[in-house]
Amino acid sequence: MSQQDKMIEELFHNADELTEKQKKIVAAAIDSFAEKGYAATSTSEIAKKAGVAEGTIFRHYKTKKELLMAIVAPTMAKLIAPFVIKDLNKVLNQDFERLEDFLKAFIENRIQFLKSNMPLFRIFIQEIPFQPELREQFKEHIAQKVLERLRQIVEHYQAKGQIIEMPPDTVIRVAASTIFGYIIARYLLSPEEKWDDNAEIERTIQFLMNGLSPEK
Amino acid sequence: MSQQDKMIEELFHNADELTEKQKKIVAAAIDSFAEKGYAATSTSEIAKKAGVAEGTIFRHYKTKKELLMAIVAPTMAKLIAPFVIKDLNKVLNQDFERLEDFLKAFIENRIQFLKSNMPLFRIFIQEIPFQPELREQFKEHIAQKVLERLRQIVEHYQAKGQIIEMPPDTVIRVAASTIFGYIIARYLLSPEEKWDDNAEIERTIQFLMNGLSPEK
Amino acid sequence: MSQQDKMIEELFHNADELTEKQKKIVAAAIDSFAEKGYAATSTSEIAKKAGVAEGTIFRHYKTKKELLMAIVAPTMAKLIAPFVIKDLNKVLNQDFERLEDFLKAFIENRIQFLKSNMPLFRIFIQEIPFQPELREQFKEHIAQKVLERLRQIVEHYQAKGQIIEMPPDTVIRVAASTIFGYIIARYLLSPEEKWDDNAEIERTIQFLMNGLSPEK
Amino acid sequence: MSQQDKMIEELFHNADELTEKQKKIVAAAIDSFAEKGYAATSTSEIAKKAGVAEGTIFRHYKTKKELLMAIVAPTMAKLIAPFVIKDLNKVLNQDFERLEDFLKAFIENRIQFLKSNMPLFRIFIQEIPFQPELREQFKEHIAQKVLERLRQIVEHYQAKGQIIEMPPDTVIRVAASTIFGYIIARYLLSPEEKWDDNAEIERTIQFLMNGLSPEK
DNA sequence: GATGAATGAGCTTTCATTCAT
DNA sequence: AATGAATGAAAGCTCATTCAT
Repeated sequence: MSQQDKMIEELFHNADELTEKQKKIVAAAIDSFAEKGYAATSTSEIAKKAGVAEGTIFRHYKTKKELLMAIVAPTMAKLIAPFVIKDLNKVLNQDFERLEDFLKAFIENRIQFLKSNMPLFRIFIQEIPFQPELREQFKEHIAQKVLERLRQIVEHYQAKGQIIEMPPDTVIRVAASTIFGYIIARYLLSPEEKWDDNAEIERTIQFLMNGLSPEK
Repeated sequence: MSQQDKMIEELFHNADELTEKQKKIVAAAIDSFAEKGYAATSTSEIAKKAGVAEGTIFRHYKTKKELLMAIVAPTMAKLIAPFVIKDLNKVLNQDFERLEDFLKAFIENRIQFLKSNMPLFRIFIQEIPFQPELREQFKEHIAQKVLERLRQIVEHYQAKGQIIEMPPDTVIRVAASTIFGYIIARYLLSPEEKWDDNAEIERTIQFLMNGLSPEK
Repeated sequence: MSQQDKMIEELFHNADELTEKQKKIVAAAIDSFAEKGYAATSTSEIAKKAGVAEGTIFRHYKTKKELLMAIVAPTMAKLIAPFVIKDLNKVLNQDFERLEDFLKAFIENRIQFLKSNMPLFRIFIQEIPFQPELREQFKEHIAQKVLERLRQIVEHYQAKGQIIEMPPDTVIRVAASTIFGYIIARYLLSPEEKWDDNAEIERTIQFLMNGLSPEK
Repeated sequence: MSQQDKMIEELFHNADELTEKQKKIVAAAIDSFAEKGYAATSTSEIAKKAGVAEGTIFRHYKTKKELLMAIVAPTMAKLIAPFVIKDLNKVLNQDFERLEDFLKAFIENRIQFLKSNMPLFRIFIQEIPFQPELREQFKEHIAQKVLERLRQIVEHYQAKGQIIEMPPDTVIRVAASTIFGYIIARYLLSPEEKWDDNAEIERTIQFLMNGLSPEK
């Protein structure tokens, strides 16, 4: 079982009690949705790929959209998990005195997670423009909780003089752009190219640090 | 006629000789594709919105996909137009001694363009994951010509000591991420929020400059 | 101009006053109807092949079916022309004392005609099952006039003791089957095979003669 | 249940395991294809006549053409069945010393078969000019196997001095023309006329015998 | 007379969903 | 729980025909 399969396993199969068939359906749907998009994937195609009858899909998921949601929602939850731990500030104080250490740890951790869930991440960013429900859920969770947390973090390091004086939302935006820009380039746009991942992440952090550090 | 309509006009109606009906079809298609995605938009819906018979669409565009291509291709061409001007280096030397000036001019120009063609840009980035032909065209034009040019520009400013020593592709990646990150946040994710555009662009450039400048 | 073109010319262009465009339409229609059938041929296809606008077809022929009729009707007329000459019996008495001579002359003449109009003959027998109007016209002309004549001819040779005693309609049926069987095999089923036409017609007549002659 | 329904039953419903709906679809398709031709028959018409939803047709037959093929192929097989029995020559020797007996038995048997499957035979001869696949199948089976067999039979009776010396293919052609000519006249051209079938078949055989017998 | 853009009904086919087994 | 035949609405697309130019 590959690393990715383990993650999918973890996302869908441990927490809930999914039947064997359900797991196959979910795996097949992830595959197809990621490749051709939700709208262009037919339920019969999913059924065939999963090796189940068409009716079986609808026994577990009332509609095709419900299947999409069942796939994307837990990914979103896991993606933002690190932000919702209670004592984040304590962690920051204890473990990450310097912004650079925090960024390094944080970026590497989240890249690891996304790398293992690339098809799911792909579905997420591909479908969010088309699915209002998805957007709603996303805004409710990310925009509310995560942004709030991120602002605190930014202010935390600004207070320490490690981040330039700038509206926190702007800091978050440029930092997020830089990080997601790397992930999208690395895993979606040019996955087949040869990447020196360590060096590339190093440079990305260097750029971020330079961009965010107060000028001397 | 709105600013956006003017740009669509410019992209489709001046250069080519489109009939009145064709213009309506294109406008309706852009509208729907941007909103619900290509796959989820039906040709009957486009016809209705355009006020033409469904058959009329297929008289002008053999297939639905051809309609998509007819819409996206010229946008792509216009988007990369500044990179394919012949004497770009001369322009850089004469007009933009400093990187900051170049970035400012360049970013503002392209943002202006995208702002006026947001639905088209939206279709472009939303459909590129699903349309192999689109990806093909994109790679052929962007990856080949534009990347080549951008590398030259980066090396140009690196030679002048204005950009940090770093692989040009990495520089391009972080810069592009930052710029597109702004555009996506500003016009796609939170268009309804109040933005102080000038200040925000200013800060984005400041971040870019700090991130890319050789450390002192 | 080929032999066949000359015949088509004769059928359509001399008698009537067809414009140049009309001739092209008719030629294109014959081509396509023969190849793919009336129902499976689109008027746009005919227009393209004829090098005229779609509207032009409908200026000359109110409907697609009218075009078919305009093509088939004169062929039918020419096909049965030999039977409607007034003094057929005089001809028979003077020129064809023996049945064999008559058959030979008659078969060769009609084969010649059909050979030169094969696409038209093809359309005729292919479409007659599907076009009630065609069948109507056919019955009215053939079944009425031609059968009448053929019965006279059969009785003529029966009176002379050259055809077996048998209901004339049966004689006509077996003779027509034999002749059309040859034409269909020769020109429609296996046109690309090598045929020794003279010998084959000779044998066909021999078979007919043997089959129809009173036994000795 | 009529005689014809029994035969259709036999062709489609015993051998294969067709669902009830499938049988209805096939019956409706045969009906319409025979009457108006394949190209001029719409699937919605077939669905309505069969009393099923249009989608049901395409669940069983991927395309309209596949439905046509599924209808015609087994008919073709049954039509040529008598020729592919292994010990045909033994049968000829034992049962049909005289050509006339063979012809009588053979013709009556095949006429019986075709009479019971007239709509299918109709579809077959009406569509073979338009369907290349059909023609291909036909040539492969008929032209190869059946012609081979027929040549043997002809040579068999020629060796016995019961058929005139003539190329076997010519004999086959004139005999087939005569037989099919009868069937087409009897059942397709003038089915409503009064026919004395026994006498007519008798005369047809007489004509054939006379035509094919060596002259004395 | 000729054009060809425009039409809208109708075509084949696909689809998400239901339901009897 | 699982199946897969059945559905019928809707999809993309084609067609014969019309009509303003």
